[in-house]
Amino acid sequence: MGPVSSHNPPYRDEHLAVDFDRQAAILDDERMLLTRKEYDLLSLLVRHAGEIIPREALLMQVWGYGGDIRTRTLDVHVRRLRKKLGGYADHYIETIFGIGYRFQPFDAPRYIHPTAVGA
Amino acid sequence: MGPVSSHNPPYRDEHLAVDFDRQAAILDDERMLLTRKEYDLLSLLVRHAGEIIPREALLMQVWGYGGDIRTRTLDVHVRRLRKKLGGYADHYIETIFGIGYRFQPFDAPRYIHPTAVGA
DNA sequence: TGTTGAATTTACAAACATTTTACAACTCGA
DNA sequence: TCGAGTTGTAAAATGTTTGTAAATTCAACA
Repeated sequence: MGPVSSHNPPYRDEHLAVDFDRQAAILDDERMLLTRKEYDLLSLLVRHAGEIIPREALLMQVWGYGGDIRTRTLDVHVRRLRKKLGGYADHYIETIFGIGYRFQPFDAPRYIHPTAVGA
Repeated sequence: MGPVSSHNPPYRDEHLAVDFDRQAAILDDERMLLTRKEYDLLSLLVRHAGEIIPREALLMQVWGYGGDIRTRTLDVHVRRLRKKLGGYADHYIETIFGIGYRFQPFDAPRYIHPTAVGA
């Protein structure tokens, strides 16, 4: 009956789930209220979980910006997205300095920065 | 066997019931006095409870409007419908900004993931 | 440690969408 | 035809989203 074909297998981990067909993201069983751009951004990052996506690629795919555009729009949207991801924000969305961003699944192995190690 | 077969199973939840065969809606045991358009709109939304229905789809199915028509008629009817739904209005009829509207059952399950959890 | 370029954060306004009110046009039975 | 109820539209009010500027914080490196 349901002709609602599921072309895109949903993403799911310990805390976050993204249903690409319904264009919905659920964080700890609570639906996230994302704006279009926020969803587009999260969606793209999640589809490429674990991969680093350069700024230019994000600006190209989410905003359609080509060439060398100088804008902070991407950063601001990443911030808005992080805010809605609550405490898991920095866990999920990594900043790759000088390159772009990367979405990491909840249980992805983390790189321990030498400077962050104490004792 | 009654010739008046019931092809459409009625909708029912804590406060609202819709009998598609009789084209009647009952809110807290009180029959709603809906106009044709109001009923058509509510009916369509309820039949697709939980799903987001784009403006274009509503304008197409309830009004027969095709293409890209710019009108606020839909919004006004949603308002009239909400008014008659009383206090449950915003609970039942959600506005999906930039997309359309969605009817949510009273006990709206926050989200049901495609793959059943547990068991 | 100071310099430099990048990212973050805040605030704001422009763009865009919905809600609300009011009213005119239409429908349909008495 | 009349009139009550229904429907569509315009326009203002309200609300939301988005992009940008500017100040601040951060990271890399000589």
